[in-house]
Formats: sequence, C-alpha cells, structure tokens
Amino acid sequence: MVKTGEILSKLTAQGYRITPQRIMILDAVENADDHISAEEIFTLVCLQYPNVNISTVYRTLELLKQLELVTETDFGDGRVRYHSIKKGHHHHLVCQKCGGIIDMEESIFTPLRESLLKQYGFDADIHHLAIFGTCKKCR
Amino acid sequence: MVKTGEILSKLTAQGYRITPQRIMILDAVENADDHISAEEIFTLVCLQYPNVNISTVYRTLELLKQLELVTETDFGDGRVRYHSIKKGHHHHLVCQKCGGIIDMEESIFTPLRESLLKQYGFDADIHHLAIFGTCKKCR
DNA sequence: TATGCAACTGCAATCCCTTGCATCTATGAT
DNA sequence: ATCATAGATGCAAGGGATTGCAGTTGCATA
Repeated sequence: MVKTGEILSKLTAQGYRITPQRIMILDAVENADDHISAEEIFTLVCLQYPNVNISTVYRTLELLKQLELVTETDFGDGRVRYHSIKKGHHHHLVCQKCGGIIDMEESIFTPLRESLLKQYGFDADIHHLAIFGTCKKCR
Repeated sequence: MVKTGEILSKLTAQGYRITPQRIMILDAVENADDHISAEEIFTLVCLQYPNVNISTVYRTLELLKQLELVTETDFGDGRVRYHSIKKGHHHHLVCQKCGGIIDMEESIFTPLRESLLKQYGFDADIHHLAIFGTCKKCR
C-alpha cells in the first residue's frame, strides 16, 4: 500500500515539485470511488481552489502516469479516465451492446505478454486496457 | 478480395446511400499505401471535390467502421488512422522509445480471445489493436 | 420522367485535450 | 531569512473529432 506521503516524496526524489495543485489533484484521484475523468477531478479541485486550470490537471495526470502512480483507461465514451495504482492493476471488458463493464484480472494477459516477448522480442506495457466486445448476456 | 463495387452494394443493401463523397472517401482508403488519417483522406478528396467537409469524412469513416469495411487504429500520436479490411487484419506493436511499429499476426490474440470467452463469456472484438511497449532493439 | 422523403451534407458550434508563452513559486544554496 | 532559478501554473489559442440543424440529394415509387 503506497501512502500519499510516499507518493509526494517520489516526486521530489525525481526533481519535481510539490505544489498545492498537485496535492489536490492527487487527493482527488486517490479518494475517487471509481475511475475518474479529468473534468471530474477539475470540478472537485475547484471546490477547494477555484483558480486551478484544467491544463494543470491534464499536465499533472500526465506526470503521475509517467511516474506510474496512476493509470489511464479509455472506455470509448469520448473521455479518458484515471485510476490510482494503489487500487491495483486490472483491465476491463466493455460491452458494446449494453455498455456494461466487467473487471478482469491482470494475469489474463500473461500468456500474451510472454508470446510477444518470445516471438517479437517486444516488452509489452499493458497497463490498464479496455477491450471491447459483447458480454455473456448480450450474445 | 472485396471489390469496391461489392462494398457499394453492401451500403445500399443496408439502406445507406451511395454519394459522390462516400465513393471518393472509400477510394482514398482503398488506395492508400498505409494506414491513413482522416485529415489525409480529406486532403485527397479535396483535390477532386473541394467542397467536402471534414465532418463528412469522419461520418463516412464511422459508417465504414460499423459495416466492418475499414478498421481504426490509434497509434498514440494524437490522430487515429484507418485501414481497409481488404488489406487484411493485423495488429501493431508500437515502441515507446524509438517509435518503431512492428506488424503482427492476428492469430496471436487467439488464446486471449479464447480465455476471455471461457472465463468471462465475453466475445472480444479485437480488430486492429496497437500495443505499446519496448521493442527488441530498445530494451 | 417526375415526385416525396428519408438519408446525407455543409456549416458552425462545441467537446476533449494539448501547447506556447509570460508569469509565478517551490526549493536548494547562500 | 533571503535569493536565484528551474520547474510549475494560468491563460489563451489551437488541434482532432463530434454534433445539431437547416438545407440538399439519392433513390424508391408511381
């Protein structure tokens, strides 16, 4: 379990600064019940500090993504959503008929990653993937 | 091998109309050497018929995608690219270090699709996927 | 061949996200 | 505690893609 304090020291360790905006954005992602969009984070942070700019939110999320503190998932609804790695790695099956989302274990990609490594020498970086298709009910 | 004529009759069979714009857009995708972007298609069509609108290009591509005549791939460079299914299904490994793209066989996803079906009853619709990671040279 | 209408297009506005730039500030050094 | 500066922010403009709407057009029918 990574604590917010540890995350902040990870920032300074790499030469990045800790700013009020970053703390608030990080808090919003950490405390979100589910995958949260940039717009939603922006709205939450605005309640505390109305001067934040949406571009700061995007830039901070980009940074947290690079540092592997949050993951980004595109559920295909026109806006990307973010998730704290504290809550674990997982992937999603998105049904194109009913819109339902099934969470799946990360381990399901292990055979694929192995065969990509063996056949192509490629080290796949599959973080938080949404796969589209048709769920059991809708087939 | 699907011919353009067949494609057009597939449109009419489903109640869609054949318009000059659609023919030109389809031609652009069919004759493209590689994966082509909406903007590139737009530019090509404009040479013949300067009045086309970029939104018609996007709407036509959306339609062709639904009819499974073209596939859409996001190579992560900020614009989506399109490809005729006539040229076969395949997937891509995109190296995040050198930017290189390796094409891979569709069959590499067969085991994954089978386990998704078995474990989750989910029929995955993996058309034209780009997987990010690190290639052999850059590791 | 002429007609009616649903499908389609062009236009403009809008959405999500990114970027360049001038200003500000967190932080290490003094 | 103060200073210098590289890193961060806010603002505004811009890029790719989508959407609502009014006007146009392909095409089935007569």
